[in-house]
Amino acid sequence: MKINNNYKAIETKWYNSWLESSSFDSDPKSKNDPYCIMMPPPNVTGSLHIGHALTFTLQDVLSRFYRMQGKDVLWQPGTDHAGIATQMVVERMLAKKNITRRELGRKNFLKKVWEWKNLSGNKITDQLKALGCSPDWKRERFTMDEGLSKAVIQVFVNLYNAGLIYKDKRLVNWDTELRTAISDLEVEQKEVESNFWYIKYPLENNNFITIATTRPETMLGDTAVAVNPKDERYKKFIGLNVTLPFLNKKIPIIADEYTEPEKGSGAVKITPAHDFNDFEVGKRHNLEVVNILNSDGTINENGTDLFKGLDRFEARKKIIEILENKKLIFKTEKIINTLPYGDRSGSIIEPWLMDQWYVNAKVLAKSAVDSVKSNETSFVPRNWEKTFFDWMNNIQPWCISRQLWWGHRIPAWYGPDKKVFVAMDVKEANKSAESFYGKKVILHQDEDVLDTWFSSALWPFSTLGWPENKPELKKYYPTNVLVTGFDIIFFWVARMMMMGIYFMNGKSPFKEVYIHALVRDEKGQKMSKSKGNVLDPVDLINKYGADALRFTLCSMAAQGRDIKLSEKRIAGYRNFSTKVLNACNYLKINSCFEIKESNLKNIKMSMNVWILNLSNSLNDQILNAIKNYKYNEYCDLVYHFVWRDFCDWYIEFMKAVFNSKSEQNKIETRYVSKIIMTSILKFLHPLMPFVTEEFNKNFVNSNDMLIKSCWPEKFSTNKIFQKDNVNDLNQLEIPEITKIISEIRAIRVERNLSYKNKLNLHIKSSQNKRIFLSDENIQLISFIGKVDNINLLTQEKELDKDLLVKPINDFLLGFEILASFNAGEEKVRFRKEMKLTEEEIQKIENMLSNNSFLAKAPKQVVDKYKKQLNELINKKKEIQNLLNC
RNA sequence: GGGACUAUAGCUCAGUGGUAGAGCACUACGUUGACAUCGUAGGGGUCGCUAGUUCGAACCUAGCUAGUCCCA
Repeated sequence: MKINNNYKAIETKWYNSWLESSSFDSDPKSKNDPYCIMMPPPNVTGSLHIGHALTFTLQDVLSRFYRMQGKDVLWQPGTDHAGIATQMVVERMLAKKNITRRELGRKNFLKKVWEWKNLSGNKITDQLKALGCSPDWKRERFTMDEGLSKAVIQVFVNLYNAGLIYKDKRLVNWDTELRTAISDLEVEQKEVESNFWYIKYPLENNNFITIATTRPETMLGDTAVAVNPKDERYKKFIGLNVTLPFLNKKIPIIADEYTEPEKGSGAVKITPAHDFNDFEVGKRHNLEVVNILNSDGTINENGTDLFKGLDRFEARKKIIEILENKKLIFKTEKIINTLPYGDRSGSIIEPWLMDQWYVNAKVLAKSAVDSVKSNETSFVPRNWEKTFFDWMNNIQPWCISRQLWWGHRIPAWYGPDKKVFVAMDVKEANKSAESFYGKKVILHQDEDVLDTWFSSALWPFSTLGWPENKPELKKYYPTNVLVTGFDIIFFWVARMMMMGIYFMNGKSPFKEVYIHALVRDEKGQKMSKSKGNVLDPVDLINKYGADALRFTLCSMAAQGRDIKLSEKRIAGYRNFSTKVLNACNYLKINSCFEIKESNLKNIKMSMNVWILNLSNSLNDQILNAIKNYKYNEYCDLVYHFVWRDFCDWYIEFMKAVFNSKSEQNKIETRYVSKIIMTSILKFLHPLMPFVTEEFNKNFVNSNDMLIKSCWPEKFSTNKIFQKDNVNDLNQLEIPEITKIISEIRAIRVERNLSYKNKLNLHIKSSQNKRIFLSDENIQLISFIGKVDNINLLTQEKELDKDLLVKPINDFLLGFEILASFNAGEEKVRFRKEMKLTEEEIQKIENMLSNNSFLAKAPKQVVDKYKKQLNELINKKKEIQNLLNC
């Protein structure tokens, strides 16, 4: 069976089987405990990037794991309508045909958007399928769906009636390119090189006061100049007027603490309509507010005929030119300045004064903070709580109106006198209006739509049917965990919590919020198209298979650290699935999968007990890792068990058994290997769903799919691996066997002895105990080490002098090798070994001679060192003997 | 300016009080019937620096240095 060039076929086949068997479906009627994850809905215009691949893999691992644990899993999928992004996509399409949306009109434009959505809006969900994600597609939702839209309107109306949504005239972040307001969170602050112009404003007495600014064009809207009241330089100017160049308008010099004397000239122009700080200053001093911009960023009629109609940056150029000619520029400095950019358009954001709708976030934030403080919702890792609290405690009113067409239109209607009627629909609005005015009037609906995040914030309950009271709402809310990157704690997590708590009777939407890492490139830089360091998950899936990508992402998802992804790691984990394939293949060749039944209570061989116990402890450790979202630990555990314990040792042991004569041992080993292998496939299934499903079908010959199978039970055997505590016996078990075999291999490499040369081996206890080895374990050593004879020496008998000796901690190995060896060289080796041993003895003796250590350290630690010291002293004695020979 | 995180082998990272670990890379050897996408055996680290707490510190505390990110 070849899988490497065949991933696509295997993946498509199994994905379809899972879908056909309804394996992803949740069942609100089932009696099983619910386990619910709300998928953060990706942007409908989006395509899968590596960060998505990580976050959705992590969610899928949880979904598949808890499904196997017998939970009724709902992983709720869907996409959001991405107001600005989607509108931009469709507008760009129209632009190719030279059509603008305004020409088309609102109704026809929206028709085009829906057409686009139905045709191209499932790209990212298709990619999630390629990744192997198993959400309940039958419940897939879109934020513009009828049900979800109804929830949005209901929430708006309720919050409006409660006074938590209101209309206000404030400065907004205005995107002049998209011609809409955006929220604080959609503004990116970027450092750029700018000019700092020192401009002289003429005073009445032929004097000047110099102000410094990076945005000279805003002087057209200046209504004051401010200085710090403590600034001695300017005290005498306070109360005087300056004349604004161009406008010939007199504006006052005021004193305000906001002005920093050290910054610039110490005097600052105040433009209340175009700067957030200036707006506050203006309010304090009752200044006039003059708007100088049109919605597209050109200067309006307040900018005089000289500048009217010019773009703000051209106006800036022209202003500087004229001022320079008039010798009103005192000087120009180059500085690094932070400018606001729209995260969608990339254009510089202008603060602009206008009416918008706001949510009183401060009130809603309080209960969200409380739910985290009381541990109703906890962040994993915990340190994100602080970020969350900081933001929530300083939260600003949330501007929710957008000057777009694509989105949920605000359910507010205006009467002839601009009186607002907020209602569920136009009928209801008309009714209120009629009773208000005492007659029928014509109402106009608000032209704006709501922020996309407003509808996303309702996702945890709107997708479950709210405002209708559906059984799934009762069953799955509050959900178990939200998995996401830290970058949307504010955008989304906080807002879902505020809305969820308000509308769901005070219950926070999730019990845990797992914040995972960001994916960066192998050098630790953010992936971006301009840097050309983007790893496209779809390419990676095609090249290495979805399972390898998934396993890699999980293995690197340690908490509190970014993921630096390199393609080499993915290749490495692809090799891992090949390793599993080959192990299966070995079992198949030896008819292990044909064994039908056996009684585990009768397992006798120590190698089988050993591997069963390891598997049990692995099971415990995996459970613990997943419970704590330690995905990397989960991966390491399975990887180590499969490769190191099972393939490197157990399968090698199997070869010895199949080479032996005991039929009973062969049957037992076949059986145990089969159940271990099936457990391995199950342990691996959440991480590597496709190949494990394929192996399960092809090798285990199971008709049941892993996705629907139960997580492995722990095996109970009547023989728990431990050394017999018989005092005069030093019974060597599997851990010692592996040590002995490794030594034999080392000797062969060191002495250049090929496996064609057989060895004879003598083993002697260095304590006064008899070495005991069961026949089956002797067989393991002799088969794997290619040893002819193993001679167990009683304590009285010394090793022959012509043996090559290796001291292990509490026993000696003596190799009878045919090739001769140089006794002098051996002594050098023993001296080296002696030195190391003595150093270790010294260390431990130092500790044990420290009275405070003996008094204060826990008993088992002290005992451990005492035992070790004993062993080392024995070892030292033996080496001394060898040196004396 | 406020906050968070990080510093451990050449590289990428695990490791929350008891003698430093993994994968990759490197070196030597090797196709013995699961596997060369492999095996066996090796080399390689003053755990960023300084002080403190402790019988004992990579781990806890403080400071310092260097870097990353978020917010203003």
